[in-house]
Amino acid sequence: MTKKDTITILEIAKMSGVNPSTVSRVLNHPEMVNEKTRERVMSFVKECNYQPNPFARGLQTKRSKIVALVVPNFTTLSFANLARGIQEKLMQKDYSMVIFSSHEDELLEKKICQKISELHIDGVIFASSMMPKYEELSIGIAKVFIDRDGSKEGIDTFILDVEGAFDKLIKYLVDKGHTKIGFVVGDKESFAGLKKVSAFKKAMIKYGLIVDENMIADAFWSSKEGWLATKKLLEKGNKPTAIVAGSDTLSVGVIGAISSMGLKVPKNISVIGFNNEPGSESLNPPLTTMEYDDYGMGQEVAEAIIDRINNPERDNLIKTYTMSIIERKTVRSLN
Amino acid sequence: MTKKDTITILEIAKMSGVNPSTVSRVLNHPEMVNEKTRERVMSFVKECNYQPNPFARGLQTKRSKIVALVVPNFTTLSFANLARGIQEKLMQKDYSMVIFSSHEDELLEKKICQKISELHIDGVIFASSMMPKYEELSIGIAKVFIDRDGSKEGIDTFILDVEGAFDKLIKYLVDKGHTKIGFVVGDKESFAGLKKVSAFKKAMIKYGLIVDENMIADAFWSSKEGWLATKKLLEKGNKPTAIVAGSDTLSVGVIGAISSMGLKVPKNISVIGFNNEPGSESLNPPLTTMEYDDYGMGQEVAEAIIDRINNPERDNLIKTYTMSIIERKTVRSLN
DNA sequence: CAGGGAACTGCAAACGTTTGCAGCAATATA
DNA sequence: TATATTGCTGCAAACGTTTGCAGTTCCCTG
Repeated sequence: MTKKDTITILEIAKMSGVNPSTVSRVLNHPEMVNEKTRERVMSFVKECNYQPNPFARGLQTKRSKIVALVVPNFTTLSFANLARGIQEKLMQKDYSMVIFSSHEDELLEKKICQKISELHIDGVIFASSMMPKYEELSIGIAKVFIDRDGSKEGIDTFILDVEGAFDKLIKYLVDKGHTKIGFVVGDKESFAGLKKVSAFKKAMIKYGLIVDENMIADAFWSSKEGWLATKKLLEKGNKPTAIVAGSDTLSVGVIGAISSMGLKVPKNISVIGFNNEPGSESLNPPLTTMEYDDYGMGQEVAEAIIDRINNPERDNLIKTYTMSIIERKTVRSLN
Repeated sequence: MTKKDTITILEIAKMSGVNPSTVSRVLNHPEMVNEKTRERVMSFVKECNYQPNPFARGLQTKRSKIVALVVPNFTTLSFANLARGIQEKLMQKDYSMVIFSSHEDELLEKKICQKISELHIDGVIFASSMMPKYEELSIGIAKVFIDRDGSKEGIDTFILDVEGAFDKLIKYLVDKGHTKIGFVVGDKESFAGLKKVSAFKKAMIKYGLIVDENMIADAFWSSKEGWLATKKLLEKGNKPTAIVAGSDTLSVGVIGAISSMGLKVPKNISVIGFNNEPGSESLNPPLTTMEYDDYGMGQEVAEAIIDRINNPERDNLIKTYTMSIIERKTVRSLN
């Protein structure tokens, strides 16, 4: 039993004494076939551990049961969590996931799209992609955007409410008496960077604070860059009472830089992070930061793409995820 | 032109005035076909942007040009880097990668293996997998092991030389005059954890130091755990002059714990990390640690699996990667 | 000049499914 | 009782490739 030799639908049909088409129907449209036949066929299917050949099946159905995920990189923690959420949900729904990293490089993204269409993949999830158009993609393919608005094109869109997050965050600082607030952001030119800067400014203005460009430092996304940028920011003679970091990873550098200048967090300068990466709770002092559930988002995104694959004409949905503050020890009240 | 409609080998054949089989040969065995015909056919292939249908192709060749990567999780940085290296090399060689996270869960791993064989995937890369057997896998499938020895079974094996790393590391500390060395390791029960503990002990003994079980603290893999474990370790009354952490992430917690007890790194206690994660250079003080090139390893692993797919009978290869010390500021000389 | 390769190409079967159509029995309807 | 309907199943075409075999042309050799 359980022969690992390639056992086909034909053999199952012979064993069960029915036509291959009936076996196929048992597997794909069980309601079409008589209960007794169905059970008999299924018993052989199970006994032989029969697995339909995906090539033959795909050739007919033009479906691969594979979904592609395109992220800017694998190493940013929130993308890794996202990927995990997506992969697990897909697996659960009997889909598989191929993953591509675009490095925010348009040329590479094009190549990826081409590959995706070559592979006859059923759906694509683009996370924080910058590309304007996807002509390389096969026309009908299901798409979902994360952190980029595709609603005008009828594409499902999942957005992290960065504006709302900065609103909460600035309000929180203002309530604690802070007015001179610096911002250390990752790569200003990147999609994510631009969004954060604009959200930061908007919130500052809303709460009546003045936006000083000198207090916004560009740092790409590593801790080291965060350190350097913070140092520069402080050396310019700015005297912020609080610094917002574009990510928790950056915060590590921010705190390091502050300490290295003989100042203390939060005694002299308060710091607030973004994204609540694991480990942030164990920094010294533990980092106050903003969080959302990227894993859960991944799960919902996966559901959306499968739904879209099976129902291409449905209305596109748009969902935003809100972030909330995790209060720890890096923000001091000035009141 | 560039019609996105499904254009088949048949149409290309018609345009070029040859038989479909010739077109197929142009694509797969160009040396078999006359140069002039080849060029003519190719010109149409390009003009129409013809892409062979992977289902039809797979049905014939029984090859999917897809490789699976199974890792314990996506979020550990070294796995993310590994995945990146693998994915990029595969893409370059016209393969794609599906990825699965096993959570070091045997049941899940079984399901993954089953999925892999269902999908008719050409090869699998197992990273730090604990599973003893893979009966669920189709028999002939190409395999590569990372951090687990498969040489007896004729499987390509890529191993990180943890023993060598701990040897270097302990020697380095001993040379600086340290004799009382603590170790904060991630989950002792895990494959990676066990390996590190044994390597640590072996090196300690080699350099004539006594191994005190009280100085080996279990911590899973987060910074927070590292913090707690270190605190416990120090509260037991141990007085290590140096602490080795099982990963840089753990180091963050280790340093935090030391600082929170009013001690200073490296003045009172030296700390050395493992894996050189980005950001480690920006800690305060910058972390001395061990590194290796996980991205490069990924590239080589990908090459190995492709090679193995195309040449199943070749001798299995076994390669070890050595780690080296990155000296920064967390280790003090006692001499 | 006959015979034997070599170089190239066409023919057709095969890969393992899915699905529209048709057939057939059993049941419901007129 | 004749006819329509329903429920189930078989038949065979189709999906788009690859490849063994055989055929054709052309050149080389004896």
